[in-house]
Amino acid sequence: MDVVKPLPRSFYNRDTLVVAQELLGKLLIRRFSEGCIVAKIVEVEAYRGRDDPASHAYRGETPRNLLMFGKPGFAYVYFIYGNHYCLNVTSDQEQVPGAVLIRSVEVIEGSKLAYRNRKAKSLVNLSNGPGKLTQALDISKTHNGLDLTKSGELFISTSRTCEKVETMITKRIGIRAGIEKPWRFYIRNSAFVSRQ
DNA sequence: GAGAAGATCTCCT
DNA sequence: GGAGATCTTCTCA
Repeated sequence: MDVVKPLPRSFYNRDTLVVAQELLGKLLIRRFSEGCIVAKIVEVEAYRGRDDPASHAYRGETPRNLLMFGKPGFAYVYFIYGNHYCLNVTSDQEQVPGAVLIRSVEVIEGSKLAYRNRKAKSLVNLSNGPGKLTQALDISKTHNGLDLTKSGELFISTSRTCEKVETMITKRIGIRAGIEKPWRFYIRNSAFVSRQ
């Protein structure tokens, strides 16, 4: 696992829609003292700024969404519905709000650790949803603002398999505004996608 | 300071 | 398929 390097800042410093699509198939690495969990990103959604009424950044800068306006390549974690955390990655250049919501992942290594964090009936059920994957990977508010270009306890790396992913593009899920924008991307035929 | 809404999940019917 | 859980954040007075 030592050969795995985080994606550079330049990867995130692009249009949010491009970053979102290219994150598919990449590996999310979560390190613990006992070992690490490696999970493939299979489903994401893009959120932008002024042109996106579903985005937290739509109404302008607030203490909560400050990270979306800052440098790309940082974790933006927020609490929702009184129960769940959602993991986002900030994107686009500084002062241009943008973030990619990671909706579901496929745990490839370290499933024992993931099951310890989250009791689930199957591997699919372990991480096929925004709230589920943050539970399985033990991601919470403490990771808000974490630099994902540093090789720390949480970062994203390129896939070692270099497999080609077939991307499906659909409308986003679970939102009321901006539903017409086709900014949800997932890997075709993946059983780990929250909704086909 | 109060009220309302929310990028979800699980349980129950 | 529907509703409850539960709490942070924002808006408005």
